[in-house]
Amino acid sequence: MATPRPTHSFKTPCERCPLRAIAAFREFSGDELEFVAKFKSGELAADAGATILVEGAHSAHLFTVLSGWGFRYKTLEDGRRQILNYVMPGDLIGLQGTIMGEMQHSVEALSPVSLCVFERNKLMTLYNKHSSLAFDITWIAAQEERILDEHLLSIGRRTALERAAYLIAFLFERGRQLKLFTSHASIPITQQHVADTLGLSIVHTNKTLKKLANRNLLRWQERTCEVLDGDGLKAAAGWEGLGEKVRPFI
Amino acid sequence: MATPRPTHSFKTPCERCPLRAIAAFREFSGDELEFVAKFKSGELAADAGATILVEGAHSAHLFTVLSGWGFRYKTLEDGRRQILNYVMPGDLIGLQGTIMGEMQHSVEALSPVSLCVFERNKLMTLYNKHSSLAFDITWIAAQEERILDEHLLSIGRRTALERAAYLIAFLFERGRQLKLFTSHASIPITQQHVADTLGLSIVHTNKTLKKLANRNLLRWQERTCEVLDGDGLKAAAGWEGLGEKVRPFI
DNA sequence: CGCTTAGTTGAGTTCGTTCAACGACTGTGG
DNA sequence: CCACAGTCGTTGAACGAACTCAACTAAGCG
Repeated sequence: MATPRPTHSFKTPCERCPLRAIAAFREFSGDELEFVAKFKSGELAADAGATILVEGAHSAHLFTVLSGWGFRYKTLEDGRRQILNYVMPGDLIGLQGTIMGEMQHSVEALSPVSLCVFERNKLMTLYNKHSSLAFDITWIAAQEERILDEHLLSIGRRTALERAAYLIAFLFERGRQLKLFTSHASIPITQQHVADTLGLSIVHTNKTLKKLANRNLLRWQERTCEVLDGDGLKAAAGWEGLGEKVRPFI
Repeated sequence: MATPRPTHSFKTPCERCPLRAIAAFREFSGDELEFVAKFKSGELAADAGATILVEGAHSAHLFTVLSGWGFRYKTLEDGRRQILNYVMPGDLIGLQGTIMGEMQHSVEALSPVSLCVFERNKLMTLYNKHSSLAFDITWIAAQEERILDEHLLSIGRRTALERAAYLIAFLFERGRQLKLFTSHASIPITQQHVADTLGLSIVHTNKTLKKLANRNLLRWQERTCEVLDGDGLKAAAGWEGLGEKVRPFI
């Protein structure tokens, strides 16, 4: 298991943050931008498979994903793992650890990931002096809550086939909004990740994904899922989608 | 289905808020208290079974539960229902609707519920002028996220027996921290609620709860669950508990 | 070249489902 | 006052979805 390493060589200036070019994200005011640039203390790079945060840790940092894919998960004592959600560019991670003292979940990279690092002790300044950014953080937390609600609905009440279709459609929609796909839509997850997200066994997950593949909704190759028909997946899941709202990030 | 009704006759003054007497909640400063008293625009009472908020609604209000039990849920088109979490005194509801424009879930009362009503349009003032309260709202949102993470772990990876034990232990622990129980610990839910929370059928839920009853961990009578052995339930679930941290409320 | 990881498939078993029926209790209208 | 319908909890029987076990392919890597 690799560990994240600091990137001393390069720090993306917030003024030229690549995320700001994406239509899905809201604009910063000059004032906000100036503060965020000071708030950011560095950058971190993690290899695919690296653990970015561990359950139980008292992290002094808060991160925003700059690029790459990862996931949040929890485990039971005997090793059963549940993936809670996926993290993608613009997502804030470590808020729980910052606010409540201790991480209640772990975060692992699915692909090479780069992260902006923020200092926990400057967070109070953000709340004191930049209420619009404070509101943004609440917005992000409320959005995460909404996604978890949808996941809970899926795992609790959808059939295995609907669940699988929902998950892939969800990841596809998020990736699309973030302009992560070029010619074809490839999601860097294994079937084991899908199983641990849906609460299914790996064998049954495989058979379920095969059914979706047979309907020409997706294709599985080389440890990635290629989406062929996003709308078809949404229809198979009976899922409305996330909406196209402009969202904040820090 | 009854609808909530405003209580014109009586408004609990924030200075004598009954929640403030509970050890689990943090103290307000005089300044904070003064603002919250102005922020609160009224009170609402809902009967057991009443719908407090509906999915899709654009609510102009934010609520804090003063007393009573309720639950948040989502449904699929064909009526399948998933209970996402339970709401209890001190919980903030309607934040999603306030922040993102539209409620993504519904809220229903399990017992008679009384609610403090806050005006959405004063929320920005809270963020501008009272950053400690803004931080509290983020704290509450992060805490809800943590609970949802645990529910997700349960539904996804625990067995039916563990799941049921976890849910009852969770509700018991929350009620205990809020001092909702007097002589015996009674949770006002039906087995249908348990089923819709755990993602199980009502029949299998009944058989599972019977097993817990046979172990003298709980007893079911008159549409309530009486907890006999909270620690036994936690052990049966393999669950650590929530911790006894002092928490904020608005 | 063996070793590991990811994906695939079949067979048998277990867990949770649906269907069905029933008792206890509550509220309601005749 | 009783008859009736509705809700909640309970239980048995049969079915089906998802599980475990097992064996096998294909690809990547030291």
